[in-house]
Amino acid sequence: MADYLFADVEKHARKLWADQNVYKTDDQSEKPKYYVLDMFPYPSGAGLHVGHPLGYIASDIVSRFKRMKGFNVLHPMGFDAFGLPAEQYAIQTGQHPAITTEQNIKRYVEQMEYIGLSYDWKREITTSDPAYYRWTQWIFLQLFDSWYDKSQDKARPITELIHYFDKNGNVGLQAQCDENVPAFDATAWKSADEQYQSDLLMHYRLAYLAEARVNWCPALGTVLANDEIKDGLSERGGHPVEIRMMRQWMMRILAYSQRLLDGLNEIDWSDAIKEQQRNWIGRSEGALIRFSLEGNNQQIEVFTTRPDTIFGVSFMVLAPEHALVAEIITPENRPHIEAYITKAKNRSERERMADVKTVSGAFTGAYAIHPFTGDKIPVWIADYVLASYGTGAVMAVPGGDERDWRFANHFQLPILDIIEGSDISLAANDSKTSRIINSGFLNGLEVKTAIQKAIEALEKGGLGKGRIQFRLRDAIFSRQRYWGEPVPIYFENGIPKAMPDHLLPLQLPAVDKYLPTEDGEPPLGRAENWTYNGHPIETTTMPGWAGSSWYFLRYMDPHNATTFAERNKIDYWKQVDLYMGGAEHATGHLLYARFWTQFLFDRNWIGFKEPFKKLVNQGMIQGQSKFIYRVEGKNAFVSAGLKNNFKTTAIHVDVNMVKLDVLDLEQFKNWRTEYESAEFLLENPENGEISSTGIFKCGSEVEKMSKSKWNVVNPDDIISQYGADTLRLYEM
RNA sequence: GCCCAGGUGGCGGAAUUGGUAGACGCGCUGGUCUCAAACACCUGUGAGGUUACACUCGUACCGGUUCGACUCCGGUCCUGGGCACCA
Repeated sequence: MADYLFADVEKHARKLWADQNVYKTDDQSEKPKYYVLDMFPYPSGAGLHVGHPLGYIASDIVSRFKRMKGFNVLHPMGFDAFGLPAEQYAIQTGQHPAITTEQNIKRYVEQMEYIGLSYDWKREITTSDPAYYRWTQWIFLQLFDSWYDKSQDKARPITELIHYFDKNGNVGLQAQCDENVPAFDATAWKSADEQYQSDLLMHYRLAYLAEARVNWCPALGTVLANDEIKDGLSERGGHPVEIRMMRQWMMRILAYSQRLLDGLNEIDWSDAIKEQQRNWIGRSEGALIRFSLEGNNQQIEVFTTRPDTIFGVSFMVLAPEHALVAEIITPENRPHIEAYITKAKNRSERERMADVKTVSGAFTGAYAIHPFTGDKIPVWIADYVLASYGTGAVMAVPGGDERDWRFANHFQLPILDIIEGSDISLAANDSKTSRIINSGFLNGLEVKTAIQKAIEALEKGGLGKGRIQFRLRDAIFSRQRYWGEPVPIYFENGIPKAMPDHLLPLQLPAVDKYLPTEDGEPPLGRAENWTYNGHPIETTTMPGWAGSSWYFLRYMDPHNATTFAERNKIDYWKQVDLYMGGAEHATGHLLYARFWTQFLFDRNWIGFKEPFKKLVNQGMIQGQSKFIYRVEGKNAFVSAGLKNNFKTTAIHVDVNMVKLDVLDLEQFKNWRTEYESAEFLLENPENGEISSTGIFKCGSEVEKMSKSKWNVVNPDDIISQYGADTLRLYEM
């Protein structure tokens, strides 16, 4: 019997498919349509590993099946090409990230072709291609040109808001906007200068400028991702990092929080992913309550889900960053408060949330007044209160909240007993089924009714109001980076304005270095003539998620130069029927893409609200890792059968150096310089005893396949040894 | 720390309104065929135990509910994902 010469057969098939363009998809057809999409990859320098094709092969099988069943199948592929790794490489080597990216993409396409994936390559897109990001910039400008009308529950053009201001100011306006927007009438609006009008509009735009907290590294002169920070120091260079406020472009995604929640009920995604999005959006019902301050006409506003426990408030806590802190500290408390703020300032939110063991805080010296009892309530600051959630201040009810209880216990603040059946000397009681006691007009009520009663009383007394609060925050959109879409905004006398459409794409300029400028401007600050009509152009770029929030639309009409995609093509292909990709995108990409889709629907650019009808998460591939055992404190290794005789540390070794558990010692010694001089204790394979003529065995364990575990299998190797079908079948 | 998911043979994985745990496949064992192997086919394959049966144990761990628990409840551990500038 003759061998199956897979290499020849596959080569022939690839040529045939390419020459005859067999996977080319038409935008018109008598057949019903089916849109199968993979989450497009970031083209990293390492190439595809066997984890990538897991989803691609699955979706490819579905595509082929649907074609055979008589569907017109759209099954495209492209590249999410903007990103940090290419920029880092550019910083190190000076090579333009576009070049690296292009090389990596070439390799990816080749690898995908070898796997035999049936993409319509005529539709390939790359987010870093100016012909593509021209439309990412255009969408940004649509967002800049929009505000959110809560009464109609949709985004509308900013001209219509201006029209409203001309008539009424912002009186009676129901719009999603920043906190603390001043009230103004039509006259005030019309008499305001351009600068002030621009500032007012900024409070309403869906893409807007605001101050936001960022990780600033003074030594590198740049903003860092949490990912680039290890143990409070920059990964590059190990420099200290601090939190700093910076003016950033933001996205008013909060306007869509309720719709993003509701939309989940209409799509076929796993409950796990939906749950993650729900928790991320984090809707909670409760009340905003204002506490007056003693000897100060300012008020502290707090959000609480438990207004029924208001009689249990024995102190208040502000986030160290809270704007009122500076105003209310009494002179004698200033030194230790300032010391505390300095300490808290440089802890990340993650650290602050994770650290529940240590209780810390400081007394401001100020007192608030209880809205119902008139009691004096001490005001503290503590870093367990986060500035970014709610109002950045809480009313502390140690009898009903665990963290408040620990705080009160630690600082010996009073703990009031307001929930029936509690032992407040031992713990807080957060039961939601008990009755309220020692609470004036709320006495004897169950939690649910007490909450309603409390809100009624607050509203009646003008002390507060019922409120739905979301944990979701508006998204920071600016990146202090080079390798991203330039934000198409210029500043005329400091007033941000949209670049005219005919000048899009606003292309990335050449720079001498991919680093921030000396005075801490982003890399685009290095570009010569980064101006429009003599006005400076925005120097931040867009985040990675910008290009990936709408790419599924571009595949429908990838070469259109006059619009992001022709409406009749969008109406034909509609939503993605099957979306395949990793679950790690649950609260990032998948949420942002839903947000932009809802927005494009509102402005009537597309005819549907949800981008991805059905989502399947492909899971991950595991690999068998190999270990060698290093004797502790020595540059010596022992064969696996001997490790119990020594105190050893297991170290990952590249699986490619191991055959049938036996390590290739020569290869290993050449792997890293420190291993050249290492000692190796061999074992006799017959009896497992030490033997100078024996072999060196490795241990093994099944783990996630990852570069850091040295257990990665390259698909190219599998294909050249066994053929594409073997890889495909094995992965399935 | 918080949120989400998961933990079942050597491996991938079946089985849940609570009713024979390990379907199916891979691998491995033995056999048939062959000079021999590969292929193919047949057989066995959770662990202990037995000549063989019996029997005992067994779904991460501890406990509970139940006539009966992989499944339900309480607690614990571990792994993976996310925690807002990685993609």
